[in-house]
Amino acid sequence: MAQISNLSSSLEDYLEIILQLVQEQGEARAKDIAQRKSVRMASVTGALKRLTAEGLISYQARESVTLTKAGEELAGRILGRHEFIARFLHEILGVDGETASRDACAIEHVISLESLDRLAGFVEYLKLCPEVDELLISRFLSCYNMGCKRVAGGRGEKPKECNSTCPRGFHDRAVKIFSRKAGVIQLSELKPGDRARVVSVRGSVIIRQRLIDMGVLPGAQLEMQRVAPLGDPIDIKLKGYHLSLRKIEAATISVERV
Amino acid sequence: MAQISNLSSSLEDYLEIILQLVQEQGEARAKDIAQRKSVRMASVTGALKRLTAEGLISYQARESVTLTKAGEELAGRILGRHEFIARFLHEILGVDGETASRDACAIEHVISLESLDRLAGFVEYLKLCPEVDELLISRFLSCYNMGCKRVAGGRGEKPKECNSTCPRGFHDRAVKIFSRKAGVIQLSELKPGDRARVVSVRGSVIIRQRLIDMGVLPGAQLEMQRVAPLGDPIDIKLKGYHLSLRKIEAATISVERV
DNA sequence: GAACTAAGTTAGCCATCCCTAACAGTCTTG
DNA sequence: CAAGACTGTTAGGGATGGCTAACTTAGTTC
Ligand SMILES: [Mn+2]
Ligand SMILES: [Mn+2]
Ligand SMILES: [Mn+2]
Ligand SMILES: [Mn+2]
Repeated sequence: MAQISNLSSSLEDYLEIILQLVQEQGEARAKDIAQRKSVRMASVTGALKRLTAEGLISYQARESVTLTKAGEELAGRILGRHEFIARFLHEILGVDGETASRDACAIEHVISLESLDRLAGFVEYLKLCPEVDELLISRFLSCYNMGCKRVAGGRGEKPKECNSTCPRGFHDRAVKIFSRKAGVIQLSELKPGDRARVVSVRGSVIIRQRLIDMGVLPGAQLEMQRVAPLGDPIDIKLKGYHLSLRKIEAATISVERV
Repeated sequence: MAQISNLSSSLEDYLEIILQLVQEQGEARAKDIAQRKSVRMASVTGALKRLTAEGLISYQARESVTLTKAGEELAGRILGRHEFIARFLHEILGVDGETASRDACAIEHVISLESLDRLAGFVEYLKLCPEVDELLISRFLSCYNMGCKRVAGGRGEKPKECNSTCPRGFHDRAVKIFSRKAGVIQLSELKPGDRARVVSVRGSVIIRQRLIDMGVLPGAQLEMQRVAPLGDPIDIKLKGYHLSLRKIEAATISVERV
């Protein structure tokens, strides 16, 4: 049961593919549907029966599929969502086109309309905002990709020179925090004397705000000072200051040894 | 099979919940897991067996669950993703906290790490960009919500006065394009003389670029002039100009009668 | 028109993941 | 310590959505 229709994600995808095929080729054949969805034809037959039962398509065995009025309406909406999400990922964030489309085709079934509307509004706002000139996106992309290369280039390597438009400090912050597979540990795992860089700060807004106020931001360097016997409190040194964190706070901080 | 682990979304959620419970209460009991996931206890038992088989948790019948090293690592990553997505939706886009968390808990399983990294980078960039002052987000939210009220207020109602920070034209564009349930039709469905507003332009980048160059943008008002017998070409009037669209182009345009 | 081929269907299998109902431990309490 | 309450497990069933294998239908070729 996807967020919007009362169909499963799988059936929504079938419907979407049918609309695409009708638009592109005038008709949708079982074989082409199977190919696009990377499933066997036997699976398509089953799906077409379920869609027929829902009144979204009209088809008779061995004939090509057509969308009913309701099916066309729904398929168009799903496709619209898909295309907006893919465009956001590709054109704004610079995600590779194929990955963007794959992600979009998964997200489209689960994101709420509220989030989607707000995302659309945000994109629109950035484009229209007088303080954000139209080059923002391309400058972000060039800056991000520079950072990408640096991270991808290996550990010991020197960072590439960044172009002049990168905001000060951008590359010092942990930009690629999710794809970092290994080496990310909990703050509490550090031993006295260990130096590390903050990767992410999780937890409730209250805890996070307090930590951020103290300077515990992604990218910040710190040194473990002392861990009390039961892990509470934990003393760290950050930007020359000594901080004492409670166990519950420390548990929300992921770090990476430097 | 979620994008990152080789677990199903459901099992990733179980793991995430277990980590949360361990962090909050020191241990994870089957009953609490069932409650958080809104499933019956029998379902939990099954899930715990599968997670044990994957080596992610260690548990014996009727005892409380603990995470293995590998399980803790993975659960932490899933939770990190969840929290970042929820924070983006809530704190940047202004989505209601509960909706944001629900969306995040679905998106977290399907979004690629590439997209997530780039999203994190984009958020970071906006915060650090010298031309985008720190009030951008709050100004977007106040502006968007103003638009919200206007749209939600009903059709015939006068728009609320917008605060002075809204970019010129923001409210004229179709901001809430996804939650609009009814009344959105294809351009080709209009009859000569009908006036409509563009809701979205889909289709390939090439077609979209051409249409955008001609001024066919979301929010633009147009009037249908003439539809040739076979639907090709379609003549419309837009901002005083006459445009002739091919059928394939017109098919990518969704409009709303005004 | 028979033989072949490609497209599509049916039947039967399996995995996942939920459910209810019944049963089995464990804890509390009179 | 026995009864009852609570927690958790097992057994069995249903929906979904894949798969393979075998069959049917329809179109093409000789
Ligand atoms: Mn999809
Ligand atoms: Mn899609
Ligand atoms: Mn989830
Ligand atoms: Mn989650």
